[in-house]
Parts: sequence; C-alpha cells; structure tokens
Amino acid sequence: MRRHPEVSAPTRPAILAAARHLFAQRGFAGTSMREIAGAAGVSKAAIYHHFRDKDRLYRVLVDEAIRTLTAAMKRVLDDGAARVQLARIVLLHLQFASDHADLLRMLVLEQWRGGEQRRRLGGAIDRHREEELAIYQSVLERGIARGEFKPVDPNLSAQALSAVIDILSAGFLMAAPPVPVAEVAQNAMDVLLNGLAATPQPQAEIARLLNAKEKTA
Amino acid sequence: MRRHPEVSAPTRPAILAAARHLFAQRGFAGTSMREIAGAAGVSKAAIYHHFRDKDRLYRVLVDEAIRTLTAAMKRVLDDGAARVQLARIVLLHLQFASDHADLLRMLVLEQWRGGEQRRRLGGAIDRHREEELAIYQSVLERGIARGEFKPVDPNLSAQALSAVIDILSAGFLMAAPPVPVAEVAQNAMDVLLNGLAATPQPQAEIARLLNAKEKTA
DNA sequence: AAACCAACCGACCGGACGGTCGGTCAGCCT
DNA sequence: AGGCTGACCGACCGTCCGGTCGGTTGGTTT
Repeated sequence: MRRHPEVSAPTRPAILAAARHLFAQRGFAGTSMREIAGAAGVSKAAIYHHFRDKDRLYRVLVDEAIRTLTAAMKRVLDDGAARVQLARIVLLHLQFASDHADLLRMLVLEQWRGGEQRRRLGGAIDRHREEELAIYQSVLERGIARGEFKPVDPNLSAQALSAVIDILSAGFLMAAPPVPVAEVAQNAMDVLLNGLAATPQPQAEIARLLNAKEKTA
Repeated sequence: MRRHPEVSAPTRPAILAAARHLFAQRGFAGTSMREIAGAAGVSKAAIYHHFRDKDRLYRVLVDEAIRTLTAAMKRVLDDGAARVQLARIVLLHLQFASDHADLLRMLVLEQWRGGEQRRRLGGAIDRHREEELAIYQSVLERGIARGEFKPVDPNLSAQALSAVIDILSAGFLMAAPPVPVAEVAQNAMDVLLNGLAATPQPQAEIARLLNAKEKTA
C-alpha cells in the first residue's frame, strides 16, 4: 500500500489528470513537469517513476484521447441511413467535447503544431486524423450512394465537416456562456443537410459568385 | 546607416519574419529568442533593441495578423447580395491562408490557448474574434432579411461558419498536397448554400435523427 | 527476521531560458 | 574636430527547465 493510504487520489491517475488539464490549457512546451507535479500533489520524481519522460507522458494522454474518441466513433458506423450516422457523429463529438474538454483541446492543439514536432511525439495524431477523415468520407460516400446526399466531393467535404465538428465541439462549448448541446447540434445538422440558401443555388451561380471579384489580395 | 549595409535585410523586418514563422511553427512557449535571433541572422540583443520583451514581439505579430485580416474583411461588406458577401469572405480567407499562412496559423494557435494566457498577452484576440463573428452574423442576418437565406439562428450559424472558414483556410491548405483554392471554395460554398441532403430535411426529421439514439457516452 | 521491492521524496545537475549590460562603431549635427 | 545617438554585439546573470540519484518507507515474500 501507500504510506498515506489516500483512497481518493492514487498517484498515477492524479498525475494524468493534472497533466491533461495543464497540457490542454498551456500546451506542451508551456507546461513544466514541476507544475504538473504540484497540481497532482506529488513530487516531480514520482512522475518520473511512472513515466519515462515528458514526451512519454504527453503521448500517453494523446493516445488516451485518440482511443477514447475513435472507439466511440466506430460504434456509430454500423447502421442504415447516412443521415443518422452523420447526426450521431455530430452529437457524439459535442458530447465528447463537454465531457472531455481537456482531451479534445489537447487533440486540436496537437493538430496545429508544426509538422516537425508533430512527428517527433506521436505521429499517432496524423494517423488519427486520417482515420477520422476516412470515416467522414465513407459516411458521405455512403450517403451519396444511397441517394441521401447530393454528389458533393467526398474528400473536400469531409475536411470541411471535420472542421465544423471540431470547432463546434471544442471551440465554443468551453466558451464563457456554454451553449446547450442539443441546440447546437440541431442548428449544425440543419445547415449541413439543408444549407443556407432559401432557394437552391446551381453550381454555375456559385461559380459566378466566386468569380465576381477576385481582387482580394 | 548600418555597419554592413545589406539592403536585402533590414534588421527589424528580418526579426519579424523569423519570429512570425517560428511562433507559427512551434507556438509561443516553444520558441526561444535565441532561435529567432539565429533565424533572423542577428544577435539576441538586437531583438531587445527593437522590442521590449518576448511578449511584446509576439503581440506585435498578433496585431499585424489581426489588422491585415480584418482590414481585408471590412472591404467586403459594402455590397448587395449576402451570397456575394459570403462568397467573398470564403475566398478572402482562403487566399489569406495561402498568402499569409504563418499569420493565420498564429491566430488560430492563439485562439486555442488557455484563457489565462490568452488575456495576458493581447486580449486583442478576443476582440478580433467577436468582430469576426459579428461580421458573419450580420451577413447571415442580412441574407435572412433579404430572403436569400433561410431563417437559421444567426448566432449559432456564425460560429459554425467561422469554424469552417478557419480550418478550411489554414488547416489543410498547408497540408502536404496543397488543394487548389478555387476548388475548395466552390465545394465549401456549395455545401454552405445548398447543404448535403438530396431532398430537404424538415426540422422535425432532424430532431428525430438526433434523438434516435442518445447513448453516446 | 531477513531480504526484497514498488512507490515515492529532496536535493541536485548541466544546460537553456529570458533578459541585461558594457562596449563598439557608423553616420549625423554643430 | 568633437560630441552624440541609434543600431548592434558578445558576454554574462539569475532562474527555471527536464531529468537523475541516493535515500527511505511500508508491504510482501520467504
């Protein structure tokens, strides 16, 4: 047993929780091992007893985030309508964001790091990203094949989709006045499925809009 | 004059350029003043001659990014159709992303920092964010008022909109195989305006989709 | 009871950090 | 000619970083 048998805080989980929060808040480089140790209520050496080094600790957390999220996502895919899959993905992400805000924030922060360091610790992120995009793409393709969705470009739309969901999820769910999940989901699905336009805009019209004035530089 | 009158690299701009790139690549905490000095080809003291401290240097760059972007955005608003405004905003952001990738990356990275440090250096970010959202919202409201857009929630949709545009812009425009701006813009506008669904999905149906299975935790 | 071990701590290390300081030197002003 | 100033450098400062090391302690094994 432990010297002080505090049932409430076994060391390893305490370290992970503190690190998760601090990494999410200040980023990898901005968080020191001392701070983590302090927040976890243990000595710095205790961290090194449980984790080889800072990179390893970080990677464990990133892996945790990835596993948790992808596991939930894969549970969504074996169903009929693509619209249902889409709705579930949106909901899942929003729920995930409010339940595991720190994990998601770490994931997004990590995505935005320079490629050089992104590869150094855990190229797992890139694999996860590809996996996620593949899922979106497959849902889109499925929807198109089943005639539920229009024949948009599945690749490009998957990226846009992941963008909406990522930021919808993490970005402003942790904003000062928290927005109710259901409301956000409803709105997002409405725009996603039905679009903004009151009347359908043909491709030619869209092209015309974009070419109207190109002098943006 | 300078001791070595190198016309090609006046010191201050060289410092700014180096810092811009490194901050965008490695983040604020992950970038050292020595690295910046090295990349700019000057001594560290030269940086402190031009900028009070690290925070100040960073803030100058963030302000530059904000000014550049918002100035361009405001040039877009005085026109008729909301669809045109929307198209221009999308295009503008995509162009901005490919022209000033580092600036945009800094902006996004900064947005994701913990509130504590976000306020410490340049609460300007939050003001910028609000400004940007206000612009989106006003475009949406205008479109709704003119009957171009359906009566979606302007507030929620503005946030989703900014998400798409942010990540569309920065996220994968700097990805390994660069996607052509025109193609991305066309796709994004199509989904935005017309939505994914092959046939219109009434609100009740969307609500049904979302409530179909809520066991996502 | 002796040996062992996981779990942890306090003290410490070399190096890198942000920042400062004294000095140098070219070009202007008088 | 001589003083002044903006621009810059090399050396340096105290601090904090990631990481190591030599204990100590309580529980388990033999």
